[in-house]
Amino acid sequence: MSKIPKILVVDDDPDIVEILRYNLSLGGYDVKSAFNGKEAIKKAKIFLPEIILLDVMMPEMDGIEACSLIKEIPSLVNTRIIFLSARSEDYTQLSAFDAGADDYISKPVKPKILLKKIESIFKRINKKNEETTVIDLDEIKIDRNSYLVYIKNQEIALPRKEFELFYLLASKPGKVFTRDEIMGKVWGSEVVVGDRTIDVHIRKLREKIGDLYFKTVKGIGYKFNQ
Amino acid sequence: MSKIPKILVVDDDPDIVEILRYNLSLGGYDVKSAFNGKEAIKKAKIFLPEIILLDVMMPEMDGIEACSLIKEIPSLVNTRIIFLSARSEDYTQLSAFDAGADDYISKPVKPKILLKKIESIFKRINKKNEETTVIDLDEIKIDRNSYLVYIKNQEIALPRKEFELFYLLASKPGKVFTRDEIMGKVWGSEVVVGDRTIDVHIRKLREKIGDLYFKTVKGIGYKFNQ
DNA sequence: TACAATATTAAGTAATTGTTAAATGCTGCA
DNA sequence: TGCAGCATTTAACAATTACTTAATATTGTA
Repeated sequence: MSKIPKILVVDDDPDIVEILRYNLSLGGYDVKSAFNGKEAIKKAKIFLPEIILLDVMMPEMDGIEACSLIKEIPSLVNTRIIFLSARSEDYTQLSAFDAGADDYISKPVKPKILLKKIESIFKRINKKNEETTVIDLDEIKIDRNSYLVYIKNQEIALPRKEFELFYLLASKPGKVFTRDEIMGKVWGSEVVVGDRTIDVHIRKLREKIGDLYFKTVKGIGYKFNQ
Repeated sequence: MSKIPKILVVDDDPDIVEILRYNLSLGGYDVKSAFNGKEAIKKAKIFLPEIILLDVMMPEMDGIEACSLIKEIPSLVNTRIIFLSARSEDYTQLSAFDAGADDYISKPVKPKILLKKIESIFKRINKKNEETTVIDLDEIKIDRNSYLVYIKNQEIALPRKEFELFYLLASKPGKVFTRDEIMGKVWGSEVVVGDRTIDVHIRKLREKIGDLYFKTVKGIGYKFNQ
């Protein structure tokens, strides 16, 4: 989580590579470069970057082909690919996304926009990682991929809100979550719902999961106890 | 601490300003307004609001620029800025947060949501001032995050007022807190309760935590001894 | 000792949470 | 499109817990 994000820059024009490398380095990223598709694949396998900036038009092997090949490499399935192109025609964009591109920037690349895009992609990546977690306690297992809960190996399906609430509380057993905290994390900061809504959901969880797991801390909020 | 919270509303549309002003006034806030970025900065310097509601799109100077400038004014470093915008695109949000925004509300603004956000920001402001979260003595640990007290590793849940009182006394073992001090910090300076209220809470603590920890200093107040 | 401050108790009042059922919202499917 | 079925929220009221008060007892100290 705390390691420096890695980016591979691929373009046949050394000037462009240099400009990108310079700006991304300033942005605090670990940058490496390649000058054609083949080289890109070779370096990507070793470097394992989180993001590849890939020029569409290159000699030997163009960006689209390279992208397709990269997407087939198991160790790089999670690598995001951003295409760079002077042309902004529909056709190119379409084939790019077909090939598995995650985003698209047209040249000339403005450093600010580039950094914003990169940043937002990393945000997305980190979010994904958070969302993919599985909570595994002794008797209870919560799998957010499948939205399933297992109590003593018994499978229980929960509606979304109940699941989110349960997941939040169980993410830190023993910690008391305030109502505000719960509201913000399960319902989002822009949603306004009545005061009893949380209670009702807690009630459902108590029914389905078991009464004694959920402790009320009056005046503060709720906590989950294993 | 007890003064009325101040909010500066900035929007080039007088109707919106009026709606916001109306709703915020109902919410008990001291509201002033400005109709563009320049005016906002001028008024903010004098008014010193805790929160500024800032429209992103304005003539003369847009919200993002105004925000950046405001954030550089020493007397306003602690002022929270909430952006208002019709657009909810990533790019706008990103620049807003880059400029130092603390939150973001998309138009049309629903009064309920607005008030809730404002309220939660004020809560955050007040909480920040308290800072320290865990008191860790030899036999006693008090965790404000989870609102739990541990005596010799035994977990004890306390009601809010008792917790706050205990937390205050234990924050400086050996120090004598006067009744006025206790009243001001646990109950707040605006609350008026009878003299015996503190005693009763001390009594509860003596019951739950242990008699000998709490020493009465007649004529002055109480202190906590480890 | 006297008396002002604190302790103790029980009971009253206030605030928060629990429960239920009904209303509303949402989604997929005929 | 409209309906069925579930998810979510609301609203009303009950129950519980927290907090305060008031009355009385006790304590510590000038």
